[in-house]
Amino acid sequence: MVVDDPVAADGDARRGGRAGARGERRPTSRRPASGRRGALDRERVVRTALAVVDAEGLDALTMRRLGAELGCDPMAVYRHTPNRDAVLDGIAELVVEQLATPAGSGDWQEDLRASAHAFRALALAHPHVAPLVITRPLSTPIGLRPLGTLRPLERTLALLEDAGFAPEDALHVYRAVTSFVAGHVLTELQELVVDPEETDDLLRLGLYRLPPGEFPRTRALAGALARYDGGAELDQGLDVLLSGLRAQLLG
Amino acid sequence: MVVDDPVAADGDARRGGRAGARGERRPTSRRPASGRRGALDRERVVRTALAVVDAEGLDALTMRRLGAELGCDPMAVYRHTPNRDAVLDGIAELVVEQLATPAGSGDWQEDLRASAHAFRALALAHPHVAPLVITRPLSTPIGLRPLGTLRPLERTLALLEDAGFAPEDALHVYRAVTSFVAGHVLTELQELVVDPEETDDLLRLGLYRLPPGEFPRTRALAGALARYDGGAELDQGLDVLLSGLRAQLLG
DNA sequence: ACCTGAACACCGTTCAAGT
DNA sequence: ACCTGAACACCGTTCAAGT
Repeated sequence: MVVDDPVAADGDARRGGRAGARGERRPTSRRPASGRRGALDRERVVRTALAVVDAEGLDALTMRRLGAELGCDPMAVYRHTPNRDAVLDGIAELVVEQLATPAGSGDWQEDLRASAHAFRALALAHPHVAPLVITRPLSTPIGLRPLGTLRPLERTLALLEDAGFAPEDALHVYRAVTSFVAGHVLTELQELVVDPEETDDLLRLGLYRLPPGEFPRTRALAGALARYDGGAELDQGLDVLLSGLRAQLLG
Repeated sequence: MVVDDPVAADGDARRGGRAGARGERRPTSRRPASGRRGALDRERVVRTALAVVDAEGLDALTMRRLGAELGCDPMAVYRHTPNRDAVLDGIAELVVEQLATPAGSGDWQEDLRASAHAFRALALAHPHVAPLVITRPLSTPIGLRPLGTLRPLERTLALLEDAGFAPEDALHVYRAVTSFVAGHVLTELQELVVDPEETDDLLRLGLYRLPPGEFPRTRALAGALARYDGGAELDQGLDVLLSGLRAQLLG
């Protein structure tokens, strides 16, 4: 029987490095002098790992690389973290805890909007970590998660309850907004200028290939598709969401 | 140069992988040697890969395992796919294309709701693939993506424009709803019954650990947190979204 | 007892050799 | 020309040996 447990499943190997992404990058900051190295603790391990991921992506983070970056034997890392997955969890946690806490402005809608934008900003600042934060099975029971990751929930509940939402409604609202923002951010991170050479939207987006009879509306929106603006998109979604929430508050 | 290939619509639907489209050939019928094993083509490779991922998760999918599963040399797979990443893309594509097309019921709100639930059902049916679908940089220019993955967009645009939304608004609405559903699904997939032994919600969720002074509202919602119902949660979010959209339509 | 690094059991992918 | 599988350059993690 196959047990589906991300941790216990096995010490499942990491895939090998892409051929192209090999020795082209130097360590982020090489401190050859051993005196400069701080003590090796979990904090420093995770922080260094985050730097590597930010700079070069998840695949670049190997235990060996991490050891090199820390200036220690790769195996020494294992004294502060059980395995690579735990390092990834630590990274996600480190980033989430940076979530600014735009305290109560008195206007719950403004506060929700601010939180959403704060999350987006954080994701854009750590594009390689965002999928980790959103996607990783933080299957830790909610109460056992790092307190820093739970504060946004508590604060948002306060916000909404103070605004008149019943506690359970506040929870659902929190989840709806959070889901939307998470989905938005993931979508935005995938948005990419692909061929900046080309000026024609239809061509640049490859839309010319779509059978006009079958995709008239998609093709007609070439301009709008090319002008994607993540911040504006987020705001428009929030407009809809907030408008719906106002209605719910009255009804 | 990309060729407009009418056949690509369903059977092949090759993605934008530049190198991916190369080795494609007609499946010659010569190779009945291994008995019941079919000919080795991209379709079978991807389909087999999906089965492995569904059953055991992403990490279980190695090129060697894939070869074993297909009953061929692991390297033979490389004749139908450029690398492992392309296999993952193929899996995501295969799943997305299964998205049911709940055609126009005449009620755009009902249609949106049906699409959302169809997506959720698909994600629950392929929990290991959902993050792939949502998270993978399908940085392929939109027009070069498999047609099957673009149909939901076109269809939804039609739906919304027919309901009275301006084309650009329809696009934003599509994105808002899609983002929300994606975020919801990712959240739901992480939800887990952790310790079914324990009956007390506070204990089961570990909430007892939270300082009561700092997390009063979170603790108070233990019951609601324990009774998470993904389908209902999705519907409540959609309620808010649709309510907001109705308002936007009128304003 | 702690620390180290060699060794193990895997990877993805290349490429020379075989047909 | 196609196909094969040995070989390469990596992995995460274990564990015996050293201190």
